Amino acid sequence: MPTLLVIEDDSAIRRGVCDALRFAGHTVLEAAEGKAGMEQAQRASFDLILLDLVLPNYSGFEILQAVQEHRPGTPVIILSARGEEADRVKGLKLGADDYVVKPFSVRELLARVDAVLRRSPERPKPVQQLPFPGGTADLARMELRFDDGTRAEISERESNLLEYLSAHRGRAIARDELLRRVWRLEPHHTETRTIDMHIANLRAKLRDADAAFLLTVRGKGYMLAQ
Amino acid sequence: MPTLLVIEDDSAIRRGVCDALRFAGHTVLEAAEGKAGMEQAQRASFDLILLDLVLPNYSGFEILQAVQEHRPGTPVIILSARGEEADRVKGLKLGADDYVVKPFSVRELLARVDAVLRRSPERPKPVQQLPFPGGTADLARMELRFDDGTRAEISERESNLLEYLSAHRGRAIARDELLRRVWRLEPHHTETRTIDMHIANLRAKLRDADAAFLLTVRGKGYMLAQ
DNA sequence: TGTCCTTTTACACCGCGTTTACAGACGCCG
DNA sequence: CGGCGTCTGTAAACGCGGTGTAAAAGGACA
Repeated sequence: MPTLLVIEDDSAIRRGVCDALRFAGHTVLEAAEGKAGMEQAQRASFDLILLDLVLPNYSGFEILQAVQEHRPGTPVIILSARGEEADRVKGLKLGADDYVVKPFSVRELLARVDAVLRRSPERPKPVQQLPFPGGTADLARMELRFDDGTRAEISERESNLLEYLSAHRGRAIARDELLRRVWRLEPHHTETRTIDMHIANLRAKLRDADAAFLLTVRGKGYMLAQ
Repeated sequence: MPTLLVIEDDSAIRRGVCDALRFAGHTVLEAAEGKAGMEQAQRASFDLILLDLVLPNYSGFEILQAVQEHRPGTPVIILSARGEEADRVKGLKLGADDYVVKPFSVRELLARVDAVLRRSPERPKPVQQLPFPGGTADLARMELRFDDGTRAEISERESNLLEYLSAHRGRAIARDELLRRVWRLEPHHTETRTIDMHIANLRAKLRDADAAFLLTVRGKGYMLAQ
């Protein structure tokens, strides 16, 4: 059953949209403004996000961009009162899949949601296949596949950590940055070895790939080799 | 299409700036206070950051400093209020590329943005490739690449030392000067052999290049051959 | 309750910068 | 040329802080 996220600050519209989607059998999460929407959008994975562009705190564009960066491939439909060509183009260029102009009918919305969901499985899979010396990491399935056919499971944290490192490949990522971006903590946790432990565990699971793949940059942090 | 980040806590100004930039065809992300700004600035790479200096949570200076450290080379334009001359100078010293004094016209802002974007790709990057007999030093990556394809790592101090010597090539640099400029010490440490040791280690890593490359000038200091 | 994952604790180790100690090298002078 | 003081090269030891990691503790979930 698909799970949808609705980010819309107008409570009447949000209520209407969510009711309609639930009535159609979907599981729906709601966010009433940009910050909550941003957090939701990055915290869990959704089959579809319905996104208002005009929001307090974070704009829909920012959320869209963050989603594309953080969970590339997530389908997004933009809800906006602005029907101008410029916004539509910009939204689509930023990775949105469709665009619904307010006011819209429930029938129209459901049709577009179904259309996007229908074609979304065959969309080029999110870039979550990460090759490493000796195998490939499948971040979505949270497993490592080795060239000899064997497999190893990794946890969600480990997957997220790999994902973030791979998104910034070739740059040494500081522990602080990882705490903020992967753990979503404020960097007051100045003294923790958590990251080092996750790196160590990943290295063990990566077998002998780690030497040329998951590098320590002393005094800086960790880094995926180019 | 350039992507810009606007960090400005006055919502009227921010809205105006962002609208103008979007109208001009740029992709714009916004941050309304220092913390969000800091996060955005470090999350992704931007073609340009427009930065207010007076912000809640993090000051513009802190953000500027973090950007320079974290993504050196990112162009930054400072948005400053009239009468903050000292701050503007400080900002430019910290690596900003330009500043605009509030209140500014949209026309002026766009002109400066375009100017900075136009010259930013050809920005004189700091000399971080240093050829020597038998190979090349990559100061940014802190490694030596030899003509035979092999590599050797150098430490940060060694890299900084080479950088300073290369910036003053052909001149004998006194130990005192190196202590001040590379070690950032007041030269009360009159009696230390630290520099000599670093030179010795560098010479060992440079293999046989040192004889004609990293010279001792007796009674004066060290010098890179022209 | 047990399992799995995460986090903390504790300690060993190592890289790097620095100091020490001493052996040469150099330059000056008679 | 030989003597002498100064400057330089470098091996070895030292100290500190960053890193690896085993083991224990914590926490979510069923």
